[in-house]
Amino acid sequence: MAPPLNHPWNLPPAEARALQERLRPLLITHDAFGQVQSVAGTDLGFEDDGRVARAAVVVLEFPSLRAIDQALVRRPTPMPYIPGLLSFREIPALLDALACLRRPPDLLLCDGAGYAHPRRLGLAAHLGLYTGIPSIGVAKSRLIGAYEEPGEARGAWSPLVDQGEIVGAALRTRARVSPLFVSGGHRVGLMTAMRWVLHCCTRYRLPETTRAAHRLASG
DNA sequence: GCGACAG
DNA sequence: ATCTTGTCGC
Repeated sequence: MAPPLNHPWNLPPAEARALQERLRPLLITHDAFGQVQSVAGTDLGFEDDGRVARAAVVVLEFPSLRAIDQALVRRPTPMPYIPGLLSFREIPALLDALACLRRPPDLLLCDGAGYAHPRRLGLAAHLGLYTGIPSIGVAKSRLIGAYEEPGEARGAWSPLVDQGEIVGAALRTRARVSPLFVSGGHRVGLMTAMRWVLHCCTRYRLPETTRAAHRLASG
């Protein structure tokens, strides 16, 4: 699936929000992908007071979770961090990093929200839609939605509700650690998103994909 | 006007 | 996200 999208990333806030509203109906919110042999983690680090972004992507073979490819690029940051508009700040560098890979991964675990977004187009959803790659949003903290504290066991979860809609879930990826906020991205539904996040969380709270990308982006 | 707010 | 040492706990 070649990306049928092509739009600027340095937009004024109001225009960026309007664009999200226009892209929103293009997002595929149900499972629509085949065999997964590779899962990639994405993350960013910043330099020079946030003016330069370091985008890292690490591809792990599934189910071994062994790293088989990775990419790291440094790019000027197009926008400041504005809650709800994170994708405009981070996607440009991520696209260049993804282009450096030997071949595109089968699934993306992004560091941020997916569908659990004010206009249902968080970083994971936007990046998946733009690249056509199935994606999942994995955030360490909540952007939107109300939720009850999930049970203490690994795998316990509770729905994230916004405007009367279940947009994601607070998922306990390890016993007695604060939950992760998981949401579907492009071509991946919530229940499937949670399954994949758990598949990638072996010893720590964060998925091995995210950990690997974070280490690469940090040095 | 006030509070919330991924990374 | 980033600036940063020590420190509490398994």
